[in-house]
Amino acid sequence: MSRYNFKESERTWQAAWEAADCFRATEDATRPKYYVLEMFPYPSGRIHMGHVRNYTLGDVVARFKKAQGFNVLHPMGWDAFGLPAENAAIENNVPPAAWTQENIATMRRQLKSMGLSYDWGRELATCDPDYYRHEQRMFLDFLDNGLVYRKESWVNWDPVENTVLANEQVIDGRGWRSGALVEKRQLSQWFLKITDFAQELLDGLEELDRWPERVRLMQENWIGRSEGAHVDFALAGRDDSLAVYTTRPDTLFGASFCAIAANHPLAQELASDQPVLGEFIAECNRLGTSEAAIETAEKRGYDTGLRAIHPLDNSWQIPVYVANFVLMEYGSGAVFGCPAHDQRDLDFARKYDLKVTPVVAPKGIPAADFTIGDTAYLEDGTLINSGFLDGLDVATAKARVIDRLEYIGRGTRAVKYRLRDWGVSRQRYWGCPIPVIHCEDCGVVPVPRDQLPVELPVEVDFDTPGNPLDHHPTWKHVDCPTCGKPAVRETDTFDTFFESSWYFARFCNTATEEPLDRAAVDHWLPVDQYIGGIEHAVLHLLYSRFFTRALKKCGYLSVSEPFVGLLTQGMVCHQTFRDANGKWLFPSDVTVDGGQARHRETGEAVKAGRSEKMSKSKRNVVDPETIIDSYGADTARLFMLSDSPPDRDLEWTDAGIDGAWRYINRLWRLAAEEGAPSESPPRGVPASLGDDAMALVKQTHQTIEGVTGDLDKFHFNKAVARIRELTNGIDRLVGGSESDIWARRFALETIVLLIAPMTPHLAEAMWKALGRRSGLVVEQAWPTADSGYLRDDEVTVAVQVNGKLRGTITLAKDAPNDEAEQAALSLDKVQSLLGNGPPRKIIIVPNRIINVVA
RNA sequence: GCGGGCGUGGUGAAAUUGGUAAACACAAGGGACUUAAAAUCCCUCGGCCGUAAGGCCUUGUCGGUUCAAGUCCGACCGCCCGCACCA
Repeated sequence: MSRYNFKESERTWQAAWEAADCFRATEDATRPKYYVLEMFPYPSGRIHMGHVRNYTLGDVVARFKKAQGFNVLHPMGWDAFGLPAENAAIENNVPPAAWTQENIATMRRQLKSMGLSYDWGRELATCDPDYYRHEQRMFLDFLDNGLVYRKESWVNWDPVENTVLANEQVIDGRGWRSGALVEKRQLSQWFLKITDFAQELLDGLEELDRWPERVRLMQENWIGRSEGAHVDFALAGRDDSLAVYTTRPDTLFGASFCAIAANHPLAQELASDQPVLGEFIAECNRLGTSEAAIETAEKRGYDTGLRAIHPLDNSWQIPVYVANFVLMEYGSGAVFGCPAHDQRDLDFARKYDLKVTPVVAPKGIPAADFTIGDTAYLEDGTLINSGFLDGLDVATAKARVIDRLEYIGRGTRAVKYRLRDWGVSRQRYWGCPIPVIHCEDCGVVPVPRDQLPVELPVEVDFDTPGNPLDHHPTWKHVDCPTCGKPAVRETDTFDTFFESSWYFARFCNTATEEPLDRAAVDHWLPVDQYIGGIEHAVLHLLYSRFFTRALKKCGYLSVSEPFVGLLTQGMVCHQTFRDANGKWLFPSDVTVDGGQARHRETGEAVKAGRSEKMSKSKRNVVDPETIIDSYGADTARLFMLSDSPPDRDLEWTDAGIDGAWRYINRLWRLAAEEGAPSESPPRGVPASLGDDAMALVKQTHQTIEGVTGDLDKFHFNKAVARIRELTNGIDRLVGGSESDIWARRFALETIVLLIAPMTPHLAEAMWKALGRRSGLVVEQAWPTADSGYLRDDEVTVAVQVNGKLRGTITLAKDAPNDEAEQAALSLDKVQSLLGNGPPRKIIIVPNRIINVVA
């Protein structure tokens, strides 16, 4: 028996699907729609194992849903703008566009070799002017709808990428891609008003019940809603007042100072005639915002000499400090300090010798006995030293004090969010140009819609540092569309997350001249199942949720949530090795014998590290193409699905791939040996089935039931295990009777249908070998279990004595309790353990367990 | 510091959500076929005691609830992730 010829098979069936145009999606009102989407790749060069896993998962879902009768939309495209193209341009002297196109060609070929069920007719690349011209128009619509503004502000500057980063792109004070320490710079930038939707984005999370809990939590934390109050502190000797934000207005009577941020307008003003303060402010700005900088930085303040008047007691004044720990970006950039009930305020008060007055005491402890040491008291309790609030609990005191502040006009209830507006300007070439023109007379002028797209220039110079668009000789020089005088184009481009925030909507109709085809998006959206990496939990997934709402506001579509189902897959990991100097080694350079890893050539002992995410720097990547070339796409796909649940990390092992390959061959042999049925069409269910045959038929129906449930819940590893069990079942049934032969064929044909979403080429090859020429497997309906075979007539019931398993008995299904009890008690083991006494109690869980309590 | 998750054989994991722990695999060991190898097939495979029948123990640790706990509750240990000077 020859081995499964995956090369020929995969080529053949891929061609067959293409010829039959199996995966083209068209709107069809007669079938329920199902939109399955995997996060589209950045065309970095070649696909990696993470892609293989991601797209295998999506393909199984798409093929399964199609078999179940859904009208499936399953598109693929390229997230094609981004910095690596510019780096390649600098290093290899290739234009970013050419580099990107070449990568797309390579990766498209690689994806096609996986046999993925995409509607390639909808392929798009975001760097195509035909794509980005639409987002330029969307931007102008956002402008008209008040969703965009331009602001001079402190931004995160990545000194390696020479560009601005959004807050979401700063991880631990470093650029998300470059890893460089981020600096603060003041620049004029375009912002999208994501904060307008803060509450909606928060509320919307509650309905996303098919999203992983932790992703919703991360977004919730990122949006960071807090409830509190704005409180006005009048300033002694001045007409203006200081607005502070607090979540603890109940502690107002414990206030001993106010503190403002270094960049607070008041601080700036005072610094003009207080040089020492100016120096202090400059020092604060020099301080990084990295985790390390914050950890080590001491809480410092500068007494401005100003005095704030307590809003609830005109005779009470407290000092106003400029403090390095107050952030201008949050709240109003000013706080009041209540040292007794905030650890940071307490540290500050001790340092500058300020008063510490407790105003909340633990319940049941007399006010006089309660003092604050080095630890602030943060819990609930009873208000003390607080006039009209005394005796109340914290929640009531909060409500009461805000009522009073509102009544006397010194404060208001306020809700704050941690979420900041999304800065979308990037000082890069390889992105979508922001369609505005700067005119000395007219200011910022939107590019007229009939002049879109603003296309990127092709000839660019990457030898000069900085933004190539900015120092391009001609590109930016245009006449003002309003007054006609010479003006300059905006040379910033959009953050590349702009493109990925609406591509899922464009897929609904990639041919339309409009940005979106309203009928098509209304038909297909929302995406029923989205699949991708957890690393986008707040970045891409939050931006897309916002963008969808913004598009809705501009009349482009009707849904608010783009993705109703989300599956976040784990990483593909692989063993790492390092030599004595800590240098990473390729696994292929290492041999392991007897638990000791050695260098293949030098024989030097090397250190086997833990399994880590595949990455070039750790030298533990496995190239998917070599795997597909030597084992086939189906083996790679099966391995990706077999052992680990999709949301967990997957450990790559050569042995695991071998195991998948062996199983594929085993299935192939079963089908090839079975061959076409001796009669055509094959006979129906034999009039009577032998016991063994009946057992296999039942197992087959149970497998259909189980696998269907597993795939519905994305338990692919369990589905594979079940199918393997059924394969073992076929091998065990060795009889030659007519009913045995029939049962084996039935089980095998069922396996073909069940495994088809996972190993589609193999399934087609088996289908053909089994003589099923009536069309492709991909066109077959998903099998359904006959409930008549799901019921077992007999069940094995565990018998316990005092909770310990002592034996099992076989009973008729749903046997009456007294019968079950009789059978259990008659076991010798049970009798001997009971001695002569009667059992104290017998617990019977029908069809499952009997526990005799002695 | 705050929030969340996880901990089961040598390994990846499963366990109908409180009801026979370790399904299905991988690795390992033994055997069959073969001149040999590969491929394939069969057997063993959580630990301890025992020739055996069998017995005892076992889901990070300790305690609790229950007829019954991997699953629920409490404390602790360890690992992972997210956020973090957020007022």
